[in-house]
Amino acid sequence: MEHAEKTFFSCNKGGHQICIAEAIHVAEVLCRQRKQRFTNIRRRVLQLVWHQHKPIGAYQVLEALQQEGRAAPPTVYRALDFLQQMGLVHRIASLNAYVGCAHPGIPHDGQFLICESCKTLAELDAAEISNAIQQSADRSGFKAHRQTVEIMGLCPRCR
Amino acid sequence: MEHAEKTFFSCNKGGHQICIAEAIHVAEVLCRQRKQRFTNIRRRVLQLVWHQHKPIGAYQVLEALQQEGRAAPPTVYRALDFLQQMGLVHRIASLNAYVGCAHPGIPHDGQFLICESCKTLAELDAAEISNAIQQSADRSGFKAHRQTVEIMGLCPRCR
DNA sequence: GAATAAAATGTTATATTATAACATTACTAT
DNA sequence: ATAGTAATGTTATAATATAACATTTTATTC
Repeated sequence: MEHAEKTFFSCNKGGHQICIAEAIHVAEVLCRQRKQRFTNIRRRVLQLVWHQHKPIGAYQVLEALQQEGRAAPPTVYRALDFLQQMGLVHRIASLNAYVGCAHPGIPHDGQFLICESCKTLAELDAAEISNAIQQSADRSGFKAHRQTVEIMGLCPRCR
Repeated sequence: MEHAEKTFFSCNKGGHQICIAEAIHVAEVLCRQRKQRFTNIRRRVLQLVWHQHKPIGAYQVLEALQQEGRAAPPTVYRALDFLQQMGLVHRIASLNAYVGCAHPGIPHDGQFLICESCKTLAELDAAEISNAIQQSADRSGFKAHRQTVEIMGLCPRCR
């Protein structure tokens, strides 16, 4: 949970297709539990987001959808909004882009390590960081609800 | 440095005009030291950014400039880019907006407490947070260069 | 299983944020 | 004074995101 090596280095169980398949499976289970509809568009967008371990822009998703038929921006943004609300994708504010959530189902903000060279992203959920933030905020009398933590640098492969 | 109450509560030395005046003065000194030109446009944009302790959008700055004469987007973005490079303003990624830097001259990323109610922003520069981030990144074999930390919640006045 | 309500998607237009490219002006330094 | 550099002006357009309303699909109730 605290380490991101496996995310940077390889898809653990033998191939990236498995990442996608797992993400879809988890999404199906979660949506069923919550009585939300995991429609074709939502499934397809989630697959596209998981296509790489890199953030993908909404208009890149749109382009991919347009290869397969008609599509317009609202379609993509609606699907992305839904997936975000379900905790299945994160939006990366500093990139205006989206990435599959590494720990779906558990509501959390996440912290992101983003490689400036290969653009690969790894999600952390480090209590160390969120505690430091909570404590600093508290000390200022600020009630923290949500945190954006995006860390740019070089991943283990590129450094 | 670690506490943000004063930023949330009041402009310490008797009035917000002083915040602006101080920011301009520091900017002048810094630019002179670094042999950079602190032109009228740059000065005016910095004043506008400091007009409130709230992030301001580039197009809000533009509107203000247009009250005073002709102006187009590149003018604003160039000035904001310059001010960022000089460490005089920060860009808040999650808001697409800009805010005056509380500790100009010292290169730093800063951490931002943003009130969801009154939109006021306070800058922290908490070693506690940046250390936690550095350590977590290190543990993942990631070489951190830059960090975006934006914390949404309620400020002391609004909570 | 038809009627209705609710949710999702389609469609068109437009808002918002940001940059590219090239012309002009202003400042700096010999 | 003059060349060189930096800054700004200007026009157009790229990139990201949403509003508003029509249509279709799904779920629910009778």
